[in-house]
Amino acid sequence: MGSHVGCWSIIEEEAGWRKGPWTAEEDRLLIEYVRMHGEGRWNSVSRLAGLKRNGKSCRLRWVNYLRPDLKRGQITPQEESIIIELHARWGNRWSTIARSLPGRTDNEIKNYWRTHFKKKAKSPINVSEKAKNRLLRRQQFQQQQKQQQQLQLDMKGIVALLEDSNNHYEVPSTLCSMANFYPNNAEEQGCFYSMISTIDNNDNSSAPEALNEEILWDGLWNLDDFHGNFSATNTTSKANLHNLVVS
DNA sequence: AAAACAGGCAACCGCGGAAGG
DNA sequence: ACCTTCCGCGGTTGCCTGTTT
Repeated sequence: MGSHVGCWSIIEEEAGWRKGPWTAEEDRLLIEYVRMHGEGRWNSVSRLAGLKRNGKSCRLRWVNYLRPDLKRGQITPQEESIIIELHARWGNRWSTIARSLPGRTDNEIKNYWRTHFKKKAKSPINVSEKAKNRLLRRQQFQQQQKQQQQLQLDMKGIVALLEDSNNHYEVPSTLCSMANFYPNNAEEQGCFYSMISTIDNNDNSSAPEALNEEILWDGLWNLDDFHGNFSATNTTSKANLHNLVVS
């Protein structure tokens, strides 16, 4: 996004603090201040740097925009999968998630999540949204063909366990681990747990072949249904799930 | 061509915890 | 023990821009 000059009406508060978008001159003053004094003591910035900004505003500007170690550009697929995984583990603890992504700010990650994932979780409400979703699904269909191939590779890890009678009783616990991978998401956990329960119900003998491969496929497709385009964006995540299985 | 809509993101706000007096 | 200040975090706002109707 380009410069946002003019997007906020500049307000001079009673206390004399400036608000709204930062000017190049203000940025320069802040950078200069941090270079001389280091980070911290933000409330003294206005006095020492000649900025009419409060401490909070200065800190925010530095942390989210001016820090030299910030990574510019789009979130990469690798970063995206890390965000998904860490959010599944920690929820909205953006600063914690940001620590695992050098060069990315909590604000950036929070914005990314809200724009890319939060809306996808909502079911479509009106007709235009449904139409849009249909179009999206069509566009994603071809992509999913490729993703399915990757998924099949992941499945091989599970199926390998199924085919090994020595591992028969390890499968439910493995699925349990995968369910625990989503501690904050009851629906996703439910998919894994339903697989486990189906396995248990079919377990009328100790024969491993009672564990039908379709059971697991169904469960995984349910996961995809839940996410809509889960597989279109989450290859790495699945790879990690596979790692979980293998481990 | 223009209006309406949605996406993206910088910046603000309120709250709570830590530190210092 | 209490109060004040500072800092950091998560939530929210509001404008610009690109896309769709």
